[in-house]
Parts: sequence; C-alpha cells; structure tokens
Amino acid sequence: MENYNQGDLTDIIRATGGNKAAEATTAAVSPAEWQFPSNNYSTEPVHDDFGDPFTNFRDPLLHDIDNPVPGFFETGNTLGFGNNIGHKILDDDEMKRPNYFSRMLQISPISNAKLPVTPPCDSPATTAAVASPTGLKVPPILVSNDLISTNISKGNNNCLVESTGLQISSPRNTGIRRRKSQAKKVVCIPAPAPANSRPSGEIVPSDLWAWRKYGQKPIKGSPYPRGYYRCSSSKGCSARKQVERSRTDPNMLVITYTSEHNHPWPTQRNALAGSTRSQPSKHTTTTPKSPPISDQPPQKFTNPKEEQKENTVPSPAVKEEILDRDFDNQLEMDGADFDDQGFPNSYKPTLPDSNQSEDSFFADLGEIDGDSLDILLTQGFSGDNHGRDKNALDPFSFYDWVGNDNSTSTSSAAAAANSGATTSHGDAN
DNA sequence: CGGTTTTGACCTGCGC
DNA sequence: GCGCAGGTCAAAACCG
Repeated sequence: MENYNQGDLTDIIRATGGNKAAEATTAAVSPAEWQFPSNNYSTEPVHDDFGDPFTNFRDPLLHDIDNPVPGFFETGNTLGFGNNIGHKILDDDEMKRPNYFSRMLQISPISNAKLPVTPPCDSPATTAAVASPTGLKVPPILVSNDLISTNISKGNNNCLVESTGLQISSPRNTGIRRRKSQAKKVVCIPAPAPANSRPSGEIVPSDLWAWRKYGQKPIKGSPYPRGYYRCSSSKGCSARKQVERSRTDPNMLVITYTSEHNHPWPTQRNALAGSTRSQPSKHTTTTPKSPPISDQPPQKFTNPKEEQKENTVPSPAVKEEILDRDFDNQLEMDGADFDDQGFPNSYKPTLPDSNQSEDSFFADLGEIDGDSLDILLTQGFSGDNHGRDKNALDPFSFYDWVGNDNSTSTSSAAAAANSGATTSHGDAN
C-alpha cells in the first residue's frame, strides 16, 4: 500500500525516479517542516522538502496536518478538543502548540531519538482516551512523521518515532522500494465499527486522492493483513500508503504514508473509474482464492464496499470529511450544538486562508460528477460559501470523518484495512 | 474500454 | 551468508 491509500503523508521519496538526494533530504525532515504552511493546495509551485513543484498538492494527511489554519484548530492556549482526547505532540515545541487536530492523538515530528509516544496508538488506552467531556466520541488519531514504520509491523505498540537518515534506493524499484530507512508518516485512526457502516454500504473515501491497491500481505504477529496502495491519480506519482489494522486494537487503523504526490488533486473522473465499483465485489466475497482471513476478529468489516473505500473518492465521502472536520472545528470554536449524529447543528465552516488553493481545488472538484458535487456542496457545506469554503480543502477533514463513531461516516482507511482483512496476500511468507 | 482488485511469485532489506 | 519478513510486480479477473 500504501496505497498507498489511503490522504497522505509522508515521505518523501520523489516520484518515480528514486531521487536519492531528495529522499535523503526528506528523511532528514526537520521539525520545522511540521510548521503550518498557509498555502497548501495553492497552485503556485513551491518547492518543499522534496523540491516537488506540486508541494502544494500534498496529500492532506501527509502535510496539511501540519498546517492547521490559525483559528481553526488552534484554540489559543487551550488544546480544546485535542487535549481532551489525549492529543499529544511529541516535541517540546510541538507540545506547546495549539491543538492541530482535534482528533489527532499524536504528532510526532522526526527526531533522532526514538520517542515512545503515549498513549500508544495501538494501545486500547488510546481509544479509551478519546472520550470528550461532551460525551462525544472523539476518534483517536495518531499522526507521526515516522521514518521507520517497522514499529508497527513489528507490533510496537508505542508507535515509536525514529529517524534514520538516509534512504536506501533499490535497483528494482527506484526510489520506492526502501524499507526500514524510508521516511514515512504514520497515522493511527479509529476504525469505524461495522455498526457504523452505512446501511447501504456506501463507501466513504478517505481523501481526495485516488488510490489503487497493488498488494496485500499478512503481517507476522498481526492477525490483520496490510494493504498496499499507490496513488492512481497520476502515473508518475510515487505516493503510497499502507493500511493495516492495529493488532492490539482492532478498532484502530494504522496508515503509513510513503512518498509524496507529485501532482495536483485528482481531476479526472476516469482516474477513479475502477473505484466506483462499490457494490459487493465477487473478489472479496466469493473468490475461492482469497478466503477471508480466518483469524479476523469479529469486529471486522464484512461489507465488501468498505474495501473499496480506500480507493474510492466519492464525493459523499468528501462531504463527510468536511463535515466531520468542521465538526471538530465547531466544537472548539463555539461549543456544541450537535445533531443526533454528533454534528454541530450550527456547523458553518470558516475559511482559514488559502488563497488560490481554493480555486484550484474547486476547479478540480468541478470535475467530480454532478451528483456527488451537489451532495458535497449542499451537505458538506453550509453558509454562504457554497462549497467554496476553504475548509473544504482542509486535509484534516480526513481525520474528522474518520473518527466519528457516532456518525455514519466511515474511514476510508478503515475500508482499506477492511479490504486487507478480507483477503490475504498470496505471499504469506 | 479503462480502471480496479486479487494474489502468487519474486525481490530486497534486515537481523542473526 | 542465510533465512525471514516485508514490499512490489504483474497476470488474471472483475466492474461500471
């Protein structure tokens, strides 16, 4: 995966070329990179750590998380929601910062030392800590800029953050096939319970990027397989992500993002063509070759559609992301007045900044089919912005929709995870 | 038709 | 150097 599925993150491997220099640079990302840029998604070419002209199009999860808009997640000296949920930022400076993600439990900037993060993303305690004073469930989310994701695969519950420095390129997969030393960002999010799945089985996308699953493998020590996703929006895009369920807490999904998107938001509908098959797939439901993993915990998603989520980018998902994101925002901004699903009744997104990004984003958005767009605009937005609300661009929205256990929205990441859960990769190793 | 998922095989990194 | 485990490839099947 990585799909490199599931918004994204990460790291920094340049697109297909495997630019070692760039990679090294990426690996050496400094805490400063976790500052919040205000022009994400701007169409204006900007070189980021990767020197990628499309820096502005970073995967929401990967970079934007670092760029909360002042006044949005920030609540002054108060951590607001995040604080309530046990949000924790590893570095001291980070610790002092306002709450970036209401639902993000942890943000771990790269450091040269292993930094045990608490609570551990895989720890049940993590989920336990998500209860907010309001009684609303706040999905725990952990975001870490992890250069070494092996912690997860190794069952490290603490989601250690390590930095490695350089990345090793492989002759075969230029710039991509790197293991332990590859810079990555790890995000822990709550996996929606089956009960939260939409009755219709409607798939909820994780982000605006189109992901294509290219592999799945069982992970030793974990009953859950790991799905590998790559960005399908652009042929040259090296963005990938891995989605797996926490072995210690099935309710948590661990998404590891690798590499950056080297292109703008998906603009071509056809790019998502395959992703539209949200109906129960024979592949996952009847294919003899890929029987469901027997050791899957009861709480696994059984809805085939969920498997698609990770790779689909239905506008409804976008809507939910926005709603959810704003939901948190709303909580922090003006207290709470929520509907039965936990959404703020008075929800009205506020626009942070973003300048040209908004135009760019919507330009792309305009390519989404009308129905979806309508939904997005009518349900996902409120107020006078008519869908042009910059919040809509907020990559963080991903986290919002992801975590609301009380809402019908589901995590695409979860979906991806589900996908992995339903089938096993051929190479069991 | 063009896209996706599935999955066995292969390759590579890493630990010992 | 060896073996294990993880990551990727690529063919086949599937979907809208």
